[in-house]
Amino acid sequence: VRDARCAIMNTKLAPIDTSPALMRIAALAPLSSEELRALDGAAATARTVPSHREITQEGAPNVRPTILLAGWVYRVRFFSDGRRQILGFALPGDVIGVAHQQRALANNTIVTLTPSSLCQAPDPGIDPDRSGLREAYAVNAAVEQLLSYRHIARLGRFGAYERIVDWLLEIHERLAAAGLAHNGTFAFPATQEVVGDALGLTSVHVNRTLQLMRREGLLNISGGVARLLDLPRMASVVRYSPLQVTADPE
Amino acid sequence: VRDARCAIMNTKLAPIDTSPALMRIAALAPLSSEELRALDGAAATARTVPSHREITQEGAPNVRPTILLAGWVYRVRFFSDGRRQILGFALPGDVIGVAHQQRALANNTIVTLTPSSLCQAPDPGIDPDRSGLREAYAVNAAVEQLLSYRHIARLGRFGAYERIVDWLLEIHERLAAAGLAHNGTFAFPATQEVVGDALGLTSVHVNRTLQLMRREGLLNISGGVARLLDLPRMASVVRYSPLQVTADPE
DNA sequence: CGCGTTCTTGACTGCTTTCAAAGATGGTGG
DNA sequence: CCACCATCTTTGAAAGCAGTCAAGAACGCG
Repeated sequence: VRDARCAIMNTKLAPIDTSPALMRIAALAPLSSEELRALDGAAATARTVPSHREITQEGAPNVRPTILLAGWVYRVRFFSDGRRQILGFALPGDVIGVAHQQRALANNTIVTLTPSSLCQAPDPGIDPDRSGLREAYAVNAAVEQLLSYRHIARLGRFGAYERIVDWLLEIHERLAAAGLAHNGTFAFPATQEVVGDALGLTSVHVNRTLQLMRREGLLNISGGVARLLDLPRMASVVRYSPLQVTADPE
Repeated sequence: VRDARCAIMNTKLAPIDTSPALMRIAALAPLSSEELRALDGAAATARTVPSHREITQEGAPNVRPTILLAGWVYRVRFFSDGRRQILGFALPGDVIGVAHQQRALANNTIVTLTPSSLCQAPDPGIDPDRSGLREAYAVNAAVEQLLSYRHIARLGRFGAYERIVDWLLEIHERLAAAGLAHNGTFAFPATQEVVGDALGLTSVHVNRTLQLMRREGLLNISGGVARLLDLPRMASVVRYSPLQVTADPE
Protein backbone atom coordinates (compact mmCIF):
# COMPACT_ATOMS: atom_id res chain seq x y z
CA VAL A 1 0.00 0.00 0.00
CA ARG A 2 2.65 2.45 1.01
CA ASP A 3 4.67 1.67 -2.07
CA ALA A 4 1.62 2.13 -4.24
CA ARG A 5 0.88 5.47 -2.69
CA CYS A 6 4.40 6.66 -3.14
CA ALA A 7 4.51 5.67 -6.76
CA ILE A 8 1.09 7.10 -7.46
CA MET A 9 0.96 10.30 -5.52
CA ASN A 10 4.65 11.13 -5.69
CA THR A 11 4.81 11.71 -1.98
CA LYS A 12 7.71 10.97 0.27
CA LEU A 13 7.80 7.61 1.98
CA ALA A 14 6.09 7.91 5.35
CA PRO A 15 5.93 5.70 8.43
CA ILE A 16 3.24 3.05 8.32
CA ASP A 17 0.97 4.68 10.89
CA THR A 18 0.49 7.72 8.71
CA SER A 19 -0.98 5.87 5.77
CA PRO A 20 -3.44 8.52 4.60
CA ALA A 21 -6.46 6.29 4.05
CA LEU A 22 -6.20 4.59 7.42
CA MET A 23 -5.55 7.88 9.14
CA ARG A 24 -8.72 9.31 7.71
CA ILE A 25 -10.84 6.28 8.60
CA ALA A 26 -9.44 6.19 12.10
CA ALA A 27 -10.45 9.82 12.47
CA LEU A 28 -14.09 8.92 11.81
CA ALA A 29 -14.49 6.75 14.90
CA PRO A 30 -12.32 5.16 17.60
CA LEU A 31 -11.12 1.80 16.32
CA SER A 32 -9.85 -1.17 18.28
CA SER A 33 -6.50 -2.66 17.42
CA GLU A 34 -8.39 -5.68 16.05
CA GLU A 35 -10.24 -3.37 13.69
CA LEU A 36 -7.07 -1.60 12.66
CA ARG A 37 -5.54 -5.00 11.93
CA ALA A 38 -8.57 -5.89 9.80
CA LEU A 39 -8.09 -2.68 7.83
CA ASP A 40 -4.40 -3.36 7.41
CA GLY A 41 -5.16 -6.86 6.22
CA ALA A 42 -7.66 -5.57 3.69
CA ALA A 43 -5.19 -2.97 2.48
CA ALA A 44 -2.65 -5.73 1.89
CA THR A 45 -4.94 -7.12 -0.81
CA ALA A 46 -5.22 -3.78 -2.61
CA ARG A 47 -5.59 -3.67 -6.36
CA THR A 48 -4.32 -0.85 -8.51
CA VAL A 49 -6.52 0.75 -11.15
CA PRO A 50 -5.16 3.03 -13.89
CA SER A 51 -6.59 6.50 -14.34
CA HIS A 52 -9.78 7.13 -16.32
CA ARG A 53 -11.22 3.67 -15.62
CA GLU A 54 -14.82 3.12 -14.57
CA ILE A 55 -15.13 1.41 -11.19
CA THR A 56 -18.93 1.32 -11.17
CA GLN A 57 -21.50 2.13 -13.79
CA GLU A 58 -24.79 3.84 -13.05
CA GLY A 59 -27.64 1.36 -13.26
CA ALA A 60 -25.41 -1.70 -13.04
CA PRO A 61 -25.44 -3.90 -9.92
CA ASN A 62 -23.63 -2.23 -7.07
CA VAL A 63 -20.10 -3.29 -6.21
CA ARG A 64 -19.24 -4.40 -2.70
CA PRO A 65 -18.07 -1.80 -0.18
CA THR A 66 -14.62 -0.59 -1.15
CA ILE A 67 -12.02 1.62 0.48
CA LEU A 68 -10.08 4.05 -1.64
CA LEU A 69 -6.52 3.76 -0.34
CA ALA A 70 -4.79 6.14 -2.70
CA GLY A 71 -5.69 8.36 -5.63
CA TRP A 72 -8.68 10.47 -6.57
CA VAL A 73 -11.89 9.09 -8.08
CA TYR A 74 -15.04 10.95 -9.07
CA ARG A 75 -18.75 10.19 -9.33
CA VAL A 76 -20.24 11.39 -12.58
CA ARG A 77 -23.48 11.56 -14.50
CA PHE A 78 -23.48 11.72 -18.29
CA PHE A 79 -25.96 13.50 -20.52
CA SER A 80 -27.17 12.40 -23.90
CA ASP A 81 -25.51 15.33 -25.68
CA GLY A 82 -22.04 14.60 -24.33
CA ARG A 83 -22.18 16.97 -21.39
CA ARG A 84 -21.28 15.51 -18.05
CA GLN A 85 -21.58 16.60 -14.45
CA ILE A 86 -19.18 15.44 -11.79
CA LEU A 87 -21.21 14.77 -8.64
CA GLY A 88 -18.34 14.58 -6.22
CA PHE A 89 -14.94 13.15 -5.49
CA ALA A 90 -13.77 10.30 -3.31
CA LEU A 91 -10.38 10.84 -1.70
CA PRO A 92 -8.06 8.45 0.16
CA GLY A 93 -9.88 6.91 3.11
CA ASP A 94 -13.33 7.28 1.59
CA VAL A 95 -15.58 4.24 1.45
CA ILE A 96 -17.55 3.76 -1.75
CA GLY A 97 -20.16 1.31 -2.95
CA VAL A 98 -21.99 0.90 0.35
CA ALA A 99 -25.62 -0.15 0.01
CA HIS A 100 -27.94 -1.66 2.59
CA GLN A 101 -30.71 -2.89 0.35
CA GLN A 102 -31.18 -6.09 -1.67
CA ARG A 103 -30.22 -6.08 -5.35
CA ALA A 104 -28.88 -2.55 -5.10
CA LEU A 105 -27.97 -0.71 -8.28
CA ALA A 106 -25.11 1.76 -8.41
CA ASN A 107 -26.68 5.19 -8.39
CA ASN A 108 -23.75 6.79 -10.14
CA THR A 109 -20.79 6.03 -12.32
CA ILE A 110 -17.44 6.18 -10.53
CA VAL A 111 -14.27 6.84 -12.50
CA THR A 112 -10.63 7.03 -11.45
CA LEU A 113 -9.14 10.48 -12.00
CA THR A 114 -5.66 9.26 -11.11
CA PRO A 115 -4.19 5.79 -10.85
CA SER A 116 -5.80 4.51 -7.67
CA SER A 117 -5.41 1.83 -5.09
CA LEU A 118 -8.57 0.09 -3.84
CA CYS A 119 -9.36 -2.68 -1.42
CA GLN A 120 -12.46 -4.37 -0.13
CA ALA A 121 -13.83 -2.77 3.03
CA PRO A 122 -13.71 -5.15 6.02
CA ASP A 123 -17.24 -6.28 6.89
CA PRO A 124 -18.13 -5.48 10.50
CA GLY A 125 -21.06 -7.88 10.23
CA ILE A 126 -22.83 -8.15 13.56
CA ASP A 127 -19.60 -8.71 15.43
CA PRO A 128 -19.77 -6.62 18.62
CA ASP A 129 -15.98 -6.29 18.48
CA ARG A 130 -16.29 -4.31 15.31
CA SER A 131 -18.73 -1.63 16.39
CA GLY A 132 -16.05 0.95 15.73
CA LEU A 133 -15.89 -0.03 12.10
CA ARG A 134 -19.65 0.10 11.79
CA GLU A 135 -19.59 3.54 13.34
CA ALA A 136 -16.82 4.67 10.99
CA TYR A 137 -18.81 3.54 7.96
CA ALA A 138 -21.91 5.28 9.28
CA VAL A 139 -20.01 8.52 9.79
CA ASN A 140 -18.48 8.14 6.33
CA ALA A 141 -21.98 7.86 4.87
CA ALA A 142 -23.14 10.92 6.78
CA VAL A 143 -20.20 12.93 5.49
CA GLU A 144 -20.94 11.78 1.97
CA GLN A 145 -24.50 13.00 2.29
CA LEU A 146 -23.40 16.29 3.77
CA LEU A 147 -20.99 16.77 0.88
CA SER A 148 -23.82 16.21 -1.57
CA TYR A 149 -25.97 18.82 0.13
CA ARG A 150 -23.14 21.31 0.18
CA HIS A 151 -22.48 20.71 -3.47
CA ILE A 152 -26.14 21.40 -4.28
CA ALA A 153 -26.00 24.67 -2.38
CA ARG A 154 -22.73 25.57 -4.08
CA LEU A 155 -24.10 25.01 -7.57
CA GLY A 156 -27.45 26.60 -6.87
CA ARG A 157 -26.47 29.84 -5.21
CA PHE A 158 -22.75 30.52 -5.61
CA GLY A 159 -21.12 32.31 -8.54
CA ALA A 160 -18.01 30.94 -10.20
CA TYR A 161 -15.59 32.65 -7.83
CA GLU A 162 -17.34 31.47 -4.70
CA ARG A 163 -17.84 27.97 -6.07
CA ILE A 164 -14.14 27.48 -6.67
CA VAL A 165 -13.10 28.91 -3.30
CA ASP A 166 -15.65 26.87 -1.39
CA TRP A 167 -14.84 23.68 -3.21
CA LEU A 168 -11.08 24.04 -2.79
CA LEU A 169 -11.52 24.64 0.92
CA GLU A 170 -13.59 21.48 1.17
CA ILE A 171 -11.05 19.40 -0.74
CA HIS A 172 -8.33 20.84 1.44
CA GLU A 173 -10.17 19.97 4.63
CA ARG A 174 -10.80 16.41 3.47
CA LEU A 175 -7.21 15.85 2.36
CA ALA A 176 -5.95 17.33 5.60
CA ALA A 177 -7.96 14.70 7.50
CA ALA A 178 -5.85 12.09 5.70
CA GLY A 179 -2.65 13.98 6.32
CA LEU A 180 -2.37 14.80 2.62
CA ALA A 181 -2.40 18.58 2.96
CA HIS A 182 0.19 20.69 4.73
CA ASN A 183 -0.01 24.40 5.15
CA GLY A 184 -2.68 24.79 2.50
CA THR A 185 -0.62 22.84 -0.02
CA PHE A 186 -1.65 19.53 -1.55
CA ALA A 187 -1.30 17.41 -4.68
CA PHE A 188 -4.03 18.44 -7.09
CA PRO A 189 -4.51 16.13 -10.07
CA ALA A 190 -7.66 17.71 -11.55
CA THR A 191 -7.45 19.61 -14.82
CA GLN A 192 -9.37 22.84 -15.24
CA GLU A 193 -11.85 20.92 -17.37
CA VAL A 194 -12.47 18.48 -14.52
CA VAL A 195 -12.95 21.38 -12.11
CA GLY A 196 -15.43 22.88 -14.55
CA ASP A 197 -17.35 19.63 -14.86
CA ALA A 198 -17.54 19.41 -11.09
CA LEU A 199 -18.61 23.00 -10.53
CA GLY A 200 -20.97 23.45 -13.46
CA LEU A 201 -18.63 25.83 -15.29
CA THR A 202 -16.71 25.77 -18.53
CA SER A 203 -12.99 25.15 -18.39
CA VAL A 204 -12.46 28.56 -19.97
CA HIS A 205 -14.25 30.29 -17.17
CA VAL A 206 -12.46 28.21 -14.54
CA ASN A 207 -9.21 29.33 -16.12
CA ARG A 208 -10.08 33.02 -16.01
CA THR A 209 -11.33 32.80 -12.44
CA LEU A 210 -8.25 30.93 -11.24
CA GLN A 211 -6.06 33.56 -12.86
CA LEU A 212 -7.95 36.27 -11.02
CA MET A 213 -7.41 34.47 -7.73
CA ARG A 214 -3.76 34.04 -8.52
CA ARG A 215 -3.40 37.76 -9.23
CA GLU A 216 -5.12 38.46 -5.93
CA GLY A 217 -2.59 36.27 -4.14
CA LEU A 218 -5.38 34.02 -2.91
CA LEU A 219 -4.06 30.75 -4.27
CA ASN A 220 -1.90 29.15 -6.89
CA ILE A 221 -2.50 25.94 -8.80
CA SER A 222 0.26 24.72 -11.06
CA GLY A 223 2.31 21.68 -11.74
CA GLY A 224 -0.30 19.42 -10.16
CA VAL A 225 0.02 21.19 -6.83
CA ALA A 226 -2.50 23.52 -5.25
CA ARG A 227 -1.33 26.15 -2.79
CA LEU A 228 -4.03 27.91 -0.85
CA LEU A 229 -2.05 30.97 0.15
CA ASP A 230 -4.63 32.77 2.26
CA LEU A 231 -6.94 30.31 3.96
CA PRO A 232 -8.54 32.90 6.27
CA ARG A 233 -9.46 35.17 3.39
CA MET A 234 -10.77 32.26 1.35
CA ALA A 235 -12.88 31.09 4.28
CA SER A 236 -14.33 34.54 4.77
CA VAL A 237 -15.31 34.80 1.09
CA VAL A 238 -17.79 31.94 1.46
CA ARG A 239 -18.17 31.86 5.25
CA TYR A 240 -16.73 28.38 5.17
CA SER A 241 -17.54 26.13 8.10
CA PRO A 242 -15.80 22.80 8.63
CA LEU A 243 -17.58 19.55 7.85
CA GLN A 244 -19.20 18.14 10.95
CA VAL A 245 -21.70 15.33 11.24
CA THR A 246 -21.16 14.24 14.84
CA ALA A 247 -21.71 16.19 18.05
CA ASP A 248 -18.59 16.80 20.12
CA PRO A 249 -18.73 14.79 23.34
CA GLU A 250 -19.30 16.90 26.44
CA VAL B 1 -54.38 10.05 9.40
CA ARG B 2 -56.86 10.01 6.60
CA ASP B 3 -58.76 12.88 8.13
CA ALA B 4 -55.57 14.84 8.48
CA ARG B 5 -54.68 14.27 4.89
CA CYS B 6 -58.07 15.33 3.71
CA ALA B 7 -58.01 18.49 5.75
CA ILE B 8 -54.49 19.35 4.77
CA MET B 9 -54.26 18.47 1.15
CA ASN B 10 -57.87 19.17 0.25
CA THR B 11 -58.20 15.85 -1.47
CA LYS B 12 -61.24 13.69 -1.62
CA LEU B 13 -61.68 11.05 1.08
CA ALA B 14 -60.15 7.83 -0.15
CA PRO B 15 -60.35 4.21 1.04
CA ILE B 16 -57.90 3.33 3.79
CA ASP B 17 -55.66 1.19 1.62
CA THR B 18 -54.85 4.14 -0.59
CA SER B 19 -53.34 6.28 2.12
CA PRO B 20 -50.62 7.97 0.08
CA ALA B 21 -47.75 7.67 2.55
CA LEU B 22 -48.34 4.01 3.27
CA MET B 23 -48.84 3.27 -0.41
CA ARG B 24 -45.48 4.78 -1.19
CA ILE B 25 -43.65 2.96 1.60
CA ALA B 26 -45.27 -0.33 0.67
CA ALA B 27 -43.99 0.21 -2.87
CA LEU B 28 -40.41 0.34 -1.62
CA ALA B 29 -40.35 -3.25 -0.35
CA PRO B 30 -42.79 -6.09 0.31
CA LEU B 31 -44.17 -5.67 3.82
CA SER B 32 -45.77 -8.26 6.07
CA SER B 33 -49.18 -7.56 7.55
CA GLU B 34 -47.44 -7.18 10.92
CA GLU B 35 -45.28 -4.45 9.47
CA LEU B 36 -48.25 -2.76 7.86
CA ARG B 37 -49.99 -2.81 11.23
CA ALA B 38 -46.92 -1.24 12.83
CA LEU B 39 -47.02 1.53 10.25
CA ASP B 40 -50.73 2.03 10.81
CA GLY B 41 -50.17 2.20 14.54
CA ALA B 42 -47.44 4.78 14.14
CA ALA B 43 -49.62 6.80 11.81
CA ALA B 44 -52.32 6.84 14.47
CA THR B 45 -50.01 8.90 16.69
CA ALA B 46 -49.36 11.49 13.98
CA ARG B 47 -48.75 15.10 14.91
CA THR B 48 -49.69 18.00 12.71
CA VAL B 49 -47.23 20.81 12.01
CA PRO B 50 -48.26 24.15 10.47
CA SER B 51 -46.55 25.39 7.34
CA HIS B 52 -43.21 27.22 7.46
CA ARG B 53 -42.07 25.50 10.67
CA GLU B 54 -38.59 24.07 11.13
CA ILE B 55 -38.61 20.35 11.88
CA THR B 56 -34.85 20.02 12.17
CA GLN B 57 -32.06 22.54 12.24
CA GLU B 58 -28.70 22.04 10.60
CA GLY B 59 -26.05 21.36 13.20
CA ALA B 60 -28.52 20.49 15.96
CA PRO B 61 -28.83 16.92 17.23
CA ASN B 62 -30.64 14.77 14.74
CA VAL B 63 -34.31 13.93 15.32
CA ARG B 64 -35.44 10.35 15.40
CA PRO B 65 -36.56 8.70 12.17
CA THR B 66 -39.86 10.21 11.06
CA ILE B 67 -42.37 9.43 8.34
CA LEU B 68 -43.98 12.27 6.46
CA LEU B 69 -47.63 11.20 6.20
CA ALA B 70 -49.03 14.23 4.44
CA GLY B 71 -47.80 17.57 3.14
CA TRP B 72 -44.59 18.80 1.52
CA VAL B 73 -41.43 19.65 3.45
CA TYR B 74 -38.10 20.85 2.12
CA ARG B 75 -34.45 20.60 3.13
CA VAL B 76 -32.69 23.93 2.95
CA ARG B 77 -29.35 25.57 3.50
CA PHE B 78 -29.11 29.25 4.37
CA PHE B 79 -26.37 31.68 3.41
CA SER B 80 -25.07 34.54 5.44
CA ASP B 81 -26.39 37.15 3.01
CA GLY B 82 -29.97 35.93 3.13
CA ARG B 83 -29.82 33.72 0.09
CA ARG B 84 -31.01 30.18 0.53
CA GLN B 85 -30.84 27.00 -1.48
CA ILE B 86 -33.48 24.33 -1.22
CA LEU B 87 -31.68 20.99 -1.31
CA GLY B 88 -34.70 18.81 -1.95
CA PHE B 89 -38.23 18.00 -0.98
CA ALA B 90 -39.73 15.23 1.11
CA LEU B 91 -43.17 14.08 -0.05
CA PRO B 92 -45.77 11.84 1.63
CA GLY B 93 -44.25 8.46 2.42
CA ASP B 94 -40.71 9.76 2.66
CA VAL B 95 -38.68 8.92 5.76
CA ILE B 96 -36.57 11.72 7.19
CA GLY B 97 -34.08 12.02 10.02
CA VAL B 98 -32.48 8.59 9.64
CA ALA B 99 -28.92 8.35 10.95
CA HIS B 100 -26.89 5.30 11.85
CA GLN B 101 -24.09 6.92 13.80
CA GLN B 102 -23.75 7.98 17.43
CA ARG B 103 -24.50 11.59 18.37
CA ALA B 104 -25.59 12.39 14.84
CA LEU B 105 -26.17 15.99 13.87
CA ALA B 106 -28.82 16.99 11.37
CA ASN B 107 -26.99 17.75 8.15
CA ASN B 108 -29.69 20.07 6.91
CA THR B 109 -32.57 22.21 8.06
CA ILE B 110 -35.99 20.79 7.24
CA VAL B 111 -38.98 23.11 6.95
CA THR B 112 -42.65 22.44 6.27
CA LEU B 113 -43.82 23.98 3.03
CA THR B 114 -47.46 23.08 3.75
CA PRO B 115 -49.19 22.01 6.93
CA SER B 116 -47.87 18.51 7.41
CA SER B 117 -48.59 15.34 9.26
CA LEU B 118 -45.66 13.44 10.78
CA CYS B 119 -45.22 10.32 12.85
CA GLN B 120 -42.33 8.39 14.29
CA ALA B 121 -41.04 5.68 11.97
CA PRO B 122 -41.51 2.19 13.45
CA ASP B 123 -38.15 0.76 14.50
CA PRO B 124 -37.40 -2.53 12.79
CA GLY B 125 -34.63 -3.17 15.33
CA ILE B 126 -33.11 -6.57 14.78
CA ASP B 127 -36.49 -8.27 14.64
CA PRO B 128 -36.33 -10.78 11.76
CA ASP B 129 -40.07 -10.29 11.28
CA ARG B 130 -39.43 -6.73 10.27
CA SER B 131 -36.87 -7.24 7.53
CA GLY B 132 -39.32 -5.71 5.09
CA LEU B 133 -39.33 -2.47 7.02
CA ARG B 134 -35.55 -2.43 7.20
CA GLU B 135 -35.43 -3.00 3.46
CA ALA B 136 -37.97 -0.23 2.85
CA TYR B 137 -35.90 2.22 4.87
CA ALA B 138 -32.75 1.20 3.02
CA VAL B 139 -34.43 1.71 -0.34
CA ASN B 140 -35.77 5.04 0.87
CA ALA B 141 -32.23 6.10 1.74
CA ALA B 142 -30.94 4.99 -1.66
CA VAL B 143 -33.66 6.98 -3.41
CA GLU B 144 -32.80 10.01 -1.32
CA GLN B 145 -29.18 9.76 -2.37
CA LEU B 146 -30.12 9.28 -6.00
CA LEU B 147 -32.32 12.38 -5.82
CA SER B 148 -29.40 14.38 -4.45
CA TYR B 149 -27.16 13.27 -7.28
CA ARG B 150 -29.78 14.09 -9.87
CA HIS B 151 -30.25 17.50 -8.35
CA ILE B 152 -26.53 18.17 -8.57
CA ALA B 153 -26.53 17.22 -12.24
CA ARG B 154 -29.61 19.35 -12.83
CA LEU B 155 -28.09 22.44 -11.27
CA GLY B 156 -24.69 21.94 -12.79
CA ARG B 157 -25.50 21.30 -16.42
CA PHE B 158 -29.13 22.16 -17.18
CA GLY B 159 -30.45 25.55 -18.20
CA ALA B 160 -33.56 27.03 -16.62
CA TYR B 161 -35.98 25.39 -19.05
CA GLU B 162 -34.50 21.94 -18.65
CA ARG B 163 -34.20 22.28 -14.89
CA ILE B 164 -37.87 23.00 -14.48
CA VAL B 165 -38.99 20.24 -16.82
CA ASP B 166 -36.72 17.65 -15.23
CA TRP B 167 -37.68 18.64 -11.71
CA LEU B 168 -41.41 18.60 -12.39
CA LEU B 169 -41.14 15.15 -13.95
CA GLU B 170 -39.33 13.93 -10.86
CA ILE B 171 -41.91 15.39 -8.49
CA HIS B 172 -44.63 13.88 -10.62
CA GLU B 173 -43.06 10.45 -10.53
CA ARG B 174 -42.64 10.57 -6.78
CA LEU B 175 -46.18 11.77 -6.13
CA ALA B 176 -47.53 9.14 -8.50
CA ALA B 177 -45.83 6.47 -6.37
CA ALA B 178 -48.01 7.67 -3.50
CA GLY B 179 -51.11 7.84 -5.66
CA LEU B 180 -51.10 11.62 -5.46
CA ALA B 181 -50.81 12.29 -9.19
CA HIS B 182 -53.33 11.37 -11.84
CA ASN B 183 -52.88 11.91 -15.52
CA GLY B 184 -50.04 14.35 -15.03
CA THR B 185 -52.09 16.42 -12.59
CA PHE B 186 -51.22 16.95 -8.95
CA ALA B 187 -51.55 19.41 -6.07
CA PHE B 188 -48.61 21.78 -6.26
CA PRO B 189 -48.12 23.99 -3.20
CA ALA B 190 -44.78 25.58 -4.16
CA THR B 191 -44.67 29.24 -5.11
CA GLN B 192 -42.47 30.36 -7.97
CA GLU B 193 -40.03 31.70 -5.41
CA VAL B 194 -39.77 28.27 -3.80
CA VAL B 195 -39.22 26.70 -7.21
CA GLY B 196 -36.50 29.25 -7.85
CA ASP B 197 -34.81 28.54 -4.52
CA ALA B 198 -34.85 24.84 -5.32
CA LEU B 199 -33.55 25.17 -8.86
CA GLY B 200 -31.01 27.92 -8.36
CA LEU B 201 -33.03 30.50 -10.30
CA THR B 202 -34.75 33.77 -9.49
CA SER B 203 -38.51 33.73 -9.14
CA VAL B 204 -38.67 36.20 -12.03
CA HIS B 205 -36.94 33.82 -14.34
CA VAL B 206 -39.03 30.90 -13.14
CA ASN B 207 -42.08 32.96 -13.98
CA ARG B 208 -40.93 33.75 -17.50
CA THR B 209 -39.92 30.18 -18.19
CA LEU B 210 -43.20 28.75 -16.91
CA GLN B 211 -45.08 31.18 -19.12
CA LEU B 212 -43.11 30.00 -22.11
CA MET B 213 -43.97 26.40 -21.31
CA ARG B 214 -47.61 27.33 -20.91
CA ARG B 215 -47.64 29.01 -24.32
CA GLU B 216 -46.08 25.89 -25.76
CA GLY B 217 -48.86 23.78 -24.30
CA LEU B 218 -46.32 21.80 -22.30
CA LEU B 219 -47.82 22.33 -18.87
CA ASN B 220 -49.93 24.60 -16.73
CA ILE B 221 -49.46 25.52 -13.10
CA SER B 222 -52.17 27.60 -11.48
CA GLY B 223 -54.41 27.60 -8.47
CA GLY B 224 -52.08 25.29 -6.60
CA VAL B 225 -52.45 22.57 -9.22
CA ALA B 226 -49.86 21.47 -11.72
CA ARG B 227 -50.97 19.91 -14.99
CA LEU B 228 -48.25 18.29 -17.06
CA LEU B 229 -50.05 18.30 -20.38
CA ASP B 230 -47.47 16.55 -22.52
CA LEU B 231 -45.46 14.09 -20.48
CA PRO B 232 -43.80 12.44 -23.50
CA ARG B 233 -42.53 15.73 -24.85
CA MET B 234 -41.34 16.83 -21.43
CA ALA B 235 -39.49 13.54 -20.97
CA SER B 236 -37.81 13.89 -24.35
CA VAL B 237 -36.60 17.40 -23.55
CA VAL B 238 -34.37 16.10 -20.75
CA ARG B 239 -34.21 12.40 -21.67
CA TYR B 240 -35.91 11.67 -18.39
CA SER B 241 -35.45 8.20 -16.98
CA PRO B 242 -37.48 6.93 -14.02
CA LEU B 243 -35.89 6.68 -10.58
CA GLN B 244 -34.56 3.20 -9.96
CA VAL B 245 -32.31 1.98 -7.18
CA THR B 246 -33.14 -1.73 -7.15
CA ALA B 247 -32.63 -4.34 -9.85
CA ASP B 248 -35.81 -5.90 -11.19
CA PRO B 249 -36.01 -9.56 -10.11
CA GLU B 250 -35.48 -11.98 -12.98
C1' DC C 1 12.96 16.37 -29.29
C1' DG C 2 8.04 15.81 -30.86
C1' DC C 3 3.36 15.33 -30.11
C1' DG C 4 -0.87 15.41 -27.50
C1' DT C 5 -2.95 17.43 -23.70
C1' DT C 6 -3.72 21.37 -21.00
C1' DC C 7 -3.67 26.19 -20.32
C1' DT C 8 -4.39 30.86 -21.98
C1' DT C 9 -6.37 34.64 -24.60
C1' DG C 10 -9.81 37.51 -27.33
C1' DA C 11 -14.15 38.81 -29.22
C1' DC C 12 -18.83 38.08 -29.25
C1' DT C 13 -23.22 36.12 -27.83
C1' DG C 14 -26.87 35.21 -24.70
C1' DC C 15 -29.03 33.47 -20.68
C1' DT C 16 -30.14 34.99 -16.22
C1' DT C 17 -30.25 38.50 -12.78
C1' DT C 18 -31.49 42.88 -10.94
C1' DC C 19 -34.55 46.51 -9.81
C1' DA C 20 -38.91 48.37 -9.80
C1' DA C 21 -43.67 48.57 -10.15
C1' DA C 22 -48.06 47.14 -11.66
C1' DG C 23 -51.67 43.35 -11.69
C1' DA C 24 -53.90 39.17 -9.86
C1' DT C 25 -55.22 36.11 -6.28
C1' DG C 26 -56.97 34.33 -2.14
C1' DG C 27 -58.17 34.48 2.47
C1' DT C 28 -60.27 37.37 6.35
C1' DG C 29 -63.11 40.19 8.79
C1' DG C 30 -66.67 43.51 8.72
C1' DC D 1 -71.32 39.42 0.26
C1' DC D 2 -67.90 42.63 -0.38
C1' DA D 3 -63.85 45.44 0.91
C1' DC D 4 -59.22 44.92 2.18
C1' DC D 5 -54.64 43.24 2.82
C1' DA D 6 -50.83 40.26 2.21
C1' DT D 7 -48.92 37.29 -0.89
C1' DC D 8 -47.98 35.85 -5.28
C1' DT D 9 -47.59 36.57 -10.22
C1' DT D 10 -46.48 39.32 -14.18
C1' DT D 11 -44.02 42.81 -16.94
C1' DG D 12 -40.18 45.93 -18.72
C1' DA D 13 -35.60 47.69 -19.29
C1' DA D 14 -30.83 47.41 -18.41
C1' DA D 15 -26.65 45.23 -16.67
C1' DG D 16 -23.64 41.28 -15.85
C1' DC D 17 -21.90 36.84 -15.48
C1' DA D 18 -20.76 32.92 -17.91
C1' DG D 19 -20.76 30.41 -22.36
C1' DT D 20 -19.11 29.77 -27.13
C1' DC D 21 -15.84 29.54 -30.72
C1' DA D 22 -11.35 29.67 -32.25
C1' DA D 23 -6.52 29.85 -32.13
C1' DG D 24 -2.07 30.25 -30.10
C1' DA D 25 1.21 29.16 -26.09
C1' DA D 26 2.89 26.18 -22.63
C1' DC D 27 3.51 21.96 -20.53
C1' DG D 28 4.68 17.13 -19.86
C1' DC D 29 5.27 12.56 -21.29
C1' DG D 30 7.54 9.12 -24.11
